[in-house]
Amino acid sequence: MTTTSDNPSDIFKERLRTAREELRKLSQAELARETGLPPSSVAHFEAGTRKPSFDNLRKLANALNVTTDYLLGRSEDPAGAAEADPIYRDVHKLTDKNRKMAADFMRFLAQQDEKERGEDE
Amino acid sequence: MTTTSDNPSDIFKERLRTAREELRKLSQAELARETGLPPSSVAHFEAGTRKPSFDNLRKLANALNVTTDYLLGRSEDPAGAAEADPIYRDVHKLTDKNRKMAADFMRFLAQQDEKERGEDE
DNA sequence: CCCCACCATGTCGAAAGCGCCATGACAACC
DNA sequence: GGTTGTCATGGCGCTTTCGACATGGTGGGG
Repeated sequence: MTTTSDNPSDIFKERLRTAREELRKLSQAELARETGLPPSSVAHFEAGTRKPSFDNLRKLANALNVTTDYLLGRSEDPAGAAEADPIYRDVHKLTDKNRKMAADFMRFLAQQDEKERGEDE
Repeated sequence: MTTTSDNPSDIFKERLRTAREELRKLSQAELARETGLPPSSVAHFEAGTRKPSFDNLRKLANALNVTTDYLLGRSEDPAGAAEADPIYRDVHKLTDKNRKMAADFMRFLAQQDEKERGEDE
């Protein structure tokens, strides 16, 4: 019985594989490179022989650009809003520092736009 | 430096305490009871001396009724359908032109990161 | 045939989380 | 004074994940 999954660990390994293959179309080695994890760790996660630690869960979610809630099976939605838009394509590759820099840059641009709209129009 | 927090573990302990006190108004012991964890574990999490495992992170998020992304600092929204990241917050305000510029900027940063490849995340 | 990319599996020592339990600080209130 | 609630801290033995590395299997291309 039980089709595919019923406990969180099983859900996780399926979600991880789905996200890697179907969403991001990566090999395990590629995902490993983007997360900075050894490839064997990715394999262990998908095999269900290990569950990721706090830090590694974050790395996986960042690299795959999905919510941790999706990976944990707490949400059906892979990603909040993101994804289809090309602007999100490289986000997952950024370090935290550069991620903040990009966020600041976009906030700056957003303010510029707002200002122009105000003066001009 | 930097005000309060910049690494994920620091964010987590602050989010956890905030969620427990302000959102759910629970004592550590009450939260412990609802999660089935020993009270000392909750104390350790908020002190930052331990980081929760896969399973315990889920229990905390369930008991507090928040997203794991919020606890991990990947989303500002406690209950949010999750805009995954602060980095996404201003995107929708951008004009098409600036949106492209932001995308280019992020691609540039991503290439830089890839080249350096010493840090993670 | 031999490689090579991809993945599965396991072993190793080190590190970290686990639950449990004890102790102590500190404030509030009887 | 004493008691009670709340939280911090740290030791204990156990379990799990960690990264690193080795091995083996499978499938496709030269």
